[in-house]
Amino acid sequence: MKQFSDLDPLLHSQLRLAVMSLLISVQEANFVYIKEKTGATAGNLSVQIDKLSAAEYIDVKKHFEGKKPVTTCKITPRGIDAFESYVQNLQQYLNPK
Amino acid sequence: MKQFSDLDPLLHSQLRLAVMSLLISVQEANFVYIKEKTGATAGNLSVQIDKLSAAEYIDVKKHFEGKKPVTTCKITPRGIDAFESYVQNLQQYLNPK
DNA sequence: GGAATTTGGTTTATAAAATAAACCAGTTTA
DNA sequence: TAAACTGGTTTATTTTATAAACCAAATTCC
Repeated sequence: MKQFSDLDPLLHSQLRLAVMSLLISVQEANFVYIKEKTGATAGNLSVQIDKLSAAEYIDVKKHFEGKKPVTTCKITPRGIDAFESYVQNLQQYLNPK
Repeated sequence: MKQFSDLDPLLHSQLRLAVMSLLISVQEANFVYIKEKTGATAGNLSVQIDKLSAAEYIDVKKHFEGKKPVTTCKITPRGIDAFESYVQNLQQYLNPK
């Protein structure tokens, strides 16, 4: 009789959801690319990437390309699971009976 | 190049979305019913209903039934529009290309 | 060659939200 | 008649999101 499943609060955030949405369909993406695609400010993105990383929804690696620092993000299996069940749960809200 | 539409922050909240989801498929519903269906606390629900009402996404009426106060909520046309475009926009996040 | 700008971020401060706790007026129950 | 319950609202606290400030290194401009 309970009809609304809880939505993972980590994913129920516009920017974090956008990041996960990008990462789910791509092997990996770097900070600048994600920033452009999402339209986020660098500061906000940095914080949200940290949170996704802390939850191990994504894997973050930093290296240099020539002289420039590059931050690369990749979704983890755990992240894929979380995203998929978030989408699943959200359907109850979007297509009410 | 930007691919994510902004999500109406008023609707991008678990409880408010649940309330709207309930109201969209029903003519009207009262406070107690919504509280039970959503599992929210009364305080939280009261606050969130106020916000939806302030945005004129819902219409709130209070009356007495016998000796008991009853708060009735009904979605407005504006609320229906908002809900529908929220759902629309959200699809970009859920079904990434 | 030195000041100003850009790149690729991080850290910190502020604003906004969600949630919980306390409260209230009236009613019913023991 | 005191205690508990109903149907909420208000206020306080915690959590989040966002913005602003900052940093180091590299590049560009005069």
